Amino acid sequence: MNNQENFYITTAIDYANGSPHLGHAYEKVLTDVIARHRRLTGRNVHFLTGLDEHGQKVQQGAEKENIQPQARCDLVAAEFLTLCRDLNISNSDYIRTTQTRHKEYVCKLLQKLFNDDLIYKSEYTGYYSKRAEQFLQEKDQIEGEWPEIYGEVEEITEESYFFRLAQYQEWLIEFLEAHDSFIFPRFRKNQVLEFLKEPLNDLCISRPIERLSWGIPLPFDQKFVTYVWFDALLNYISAVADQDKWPADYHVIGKDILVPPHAVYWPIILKACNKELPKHLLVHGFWNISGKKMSKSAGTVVNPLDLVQKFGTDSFRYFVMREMRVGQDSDFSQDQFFIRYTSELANDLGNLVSRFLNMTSRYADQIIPASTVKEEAEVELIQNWQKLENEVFQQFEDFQIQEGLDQIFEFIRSLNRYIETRAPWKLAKSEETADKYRLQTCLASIAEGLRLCALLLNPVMPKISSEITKSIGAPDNQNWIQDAHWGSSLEGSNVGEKMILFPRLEL
RNA sequence: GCCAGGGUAGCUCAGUGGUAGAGCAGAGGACUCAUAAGCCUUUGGUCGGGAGUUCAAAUCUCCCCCUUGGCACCA
Repeated sequence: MNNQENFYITTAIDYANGSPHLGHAYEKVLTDVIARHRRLTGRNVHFLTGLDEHGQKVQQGAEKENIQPQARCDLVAAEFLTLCRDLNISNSDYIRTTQTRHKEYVCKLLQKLFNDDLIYKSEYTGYYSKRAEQFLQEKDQIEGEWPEIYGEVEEITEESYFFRLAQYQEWLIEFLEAHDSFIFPRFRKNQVLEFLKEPLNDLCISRPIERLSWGIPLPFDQKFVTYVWFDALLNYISAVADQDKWPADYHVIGKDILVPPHAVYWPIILKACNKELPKHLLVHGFWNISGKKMSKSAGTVVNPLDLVQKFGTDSFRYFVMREMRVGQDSDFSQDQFFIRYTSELANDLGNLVSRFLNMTSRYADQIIPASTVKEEAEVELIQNWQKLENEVFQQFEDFQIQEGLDQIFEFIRSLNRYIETRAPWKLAKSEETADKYRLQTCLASIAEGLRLCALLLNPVMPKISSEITKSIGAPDNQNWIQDAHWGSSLEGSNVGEKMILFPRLEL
């Protein structure tokens, strides 16, 4: 396929202060599913994820453990890379903000903005807590008092560098109003516009080096390092600085970092640099754990890798995609995971594959026969497929992955019903020639149905998809546009040995 | 307080004007190729509350209640 359409998608980069949890895992899987889907539809995908390694918390964490910040980041990076591997994430690149390519790009850009007078030096006055080593906000006060944890709080003034954010406010409002699809889901646009009703201040982008050394020094003033905004956000473009990839098609982010960073700071930074804006922000919701907000203090942080280990990568990927509507919050519970695993994966899909392999072995010498009959049962089955074919493609394009999976499993159930209607075990006992053809057609139809299911499930369950594909003797490099149509390409294929895709497990 | 999301069967949710739906869970049944799986039948809801518009409202309008999240230099 010549002239492939490029598709550049990113996750947010994770902060190197803490271990991966369900939220990280979900975002990676969601982005991966989209990336894999776009590849299956023939697009040239570039998929970026990475790690945000600078900042005060990383510095403090390293001091506490008495190691170098970089060493600590290396440990965290290893953890996140393990997560990616265990979740079968197909990222094309992994950026770390301590990499030279990133730091150089950040410096180049800061210098340019400084030269253009879009960054200037001024003074910042605020309430500073020595104990917390940070400026506090009015809202940190409780009944007009600073809480005890902050210790002594004093008002201080210090020099800082500022980015001229405010002058772009009107431009941004107009942009957002004119580009309804910039933020998905659309309702989140209101939240941004609401934020922009208040006048923006210019953005403080530096910290004095004596207070924060673990960062990228300002190229025009080495006594300061730049702060998160001009560091972390730029990863999206620094990673592809030497490639023809920008702008990104989608930044996949959590709802917590939409306003202000991704919907306000980032577009304005790009505008100020004369760069194109990303085409869309895809904003996902949060997971609650058994009805409770996820938090370390409540002990509700689920380590997704525990479930991955026990139930398999694809089961986990399936669950998070099936359970959460993209953009909404959802609840995660072991019970619900177990129910979906058993009922949908093991009983509906796994058992279907199992009974198909068994019957093909028993009634057709492990070779997929020809489909020669087209009676009511077959007509109905193919109609079910065609309904699916028309809808699922668009659902995946529109991030309605939950609905798409729902439809695919409805089709899987219809395959199970088709088997009951045909009852191959009865046909096999019949002496009639017509029944012999019905039996052959039945096996061929199930195989074809499985091929199509495997293809559609590939973005969500790549390993399982590949196993099914292999066991029915279909090629492993199918394309969603060209090959997702009912046909007879499997006739004569050799079928694999019996297998259990999703073993029955105890919770 | 302001803004936004949500409030529909025990659970998770679909359903934007025309006789209330799906999956799971529960109950019953026939079958046996299969991971005691699958298939068929079935119980179950005054659609958060109230008022209004309409021949007709879960669906439109208004008011109220509950819930979740956001509200600027926090990463």
